[in-house]
Amino acid sequence: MPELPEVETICRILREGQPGIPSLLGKIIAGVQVLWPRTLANCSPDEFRERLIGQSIQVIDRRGKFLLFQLSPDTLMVHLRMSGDLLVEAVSTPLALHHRLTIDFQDGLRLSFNDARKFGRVWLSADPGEVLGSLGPEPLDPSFTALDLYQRLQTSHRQLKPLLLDQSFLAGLGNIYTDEALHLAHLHPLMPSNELTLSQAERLWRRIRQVLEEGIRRQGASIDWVYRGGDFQNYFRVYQRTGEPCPECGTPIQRLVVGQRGTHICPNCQVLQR
DNA sequence: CACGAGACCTGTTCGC
DNA sequence: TGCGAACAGGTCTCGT
Repeated sequence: MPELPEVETICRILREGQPGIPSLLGKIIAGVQVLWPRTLANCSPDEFRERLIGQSIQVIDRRGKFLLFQLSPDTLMVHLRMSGDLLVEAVSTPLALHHRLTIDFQDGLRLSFNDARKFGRVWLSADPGEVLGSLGPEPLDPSFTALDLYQRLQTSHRQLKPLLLDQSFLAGLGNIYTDEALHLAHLHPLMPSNELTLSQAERLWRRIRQVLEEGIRRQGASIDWVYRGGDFQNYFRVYQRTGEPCPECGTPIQRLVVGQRGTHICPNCQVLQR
């Protein structure tokens, strides 16, 4: 479930609370259970537990697809990868099958990291830059302009889609939102990035932001068993719509493979030049 | 440097 | 019904 809009949705829920679920801000960590040790990317279960207990949550934020919990001296960083999820539940709730890590608070609530595929990772560090340092710009940050995108595209010869998925190029896009943005911008995923004109780059910039904002507004996309309550999956234009008509021209959507990822395009709206 | 394949994992869906 | 293949929102590493 985790691209920028889904991570942002979880971030807001944990920070601001939800009906029946309080905000986690200010909560003091009283206990930690590491159920799948490889979840911890940069420390041992013992070190993780000892450092975490007693710290409290000061700030909850997002950077790219990372969730950030700023604690007393340390920062806890969570990447959900393909199937990860974060849940707030009572300490008394039985551990679900795919729980990999639980953090108990003094008030009887716990934060549980559930991850069927075990790809998700958690970092604990006093210096978040160690983990986040190589991330590219935030696409929704006001300081990220269309000209910035154009200039970055010019510096690479790579195909558009793999480049947009590269988190050091731009932080937060994944397979769904990249396909959707490229379709909205009428750009082919295999187009060399340095061949985009300024006006094509501006179009892409606007469409990336549009699709991410819509995803956030709809609280993300919920597919299969990974569910969070968002409904953006009902508004996909091309993603997982192979054979269905393009919403703009009616041409059947095609599926191709680009950089080992399923990729969905309208062959009429997204044409590779020459 | 750019790209492809393989690895890491489990669960669901599809095709025969 | 059963069984294997294909596929899934991500990213890292290795070889060419």
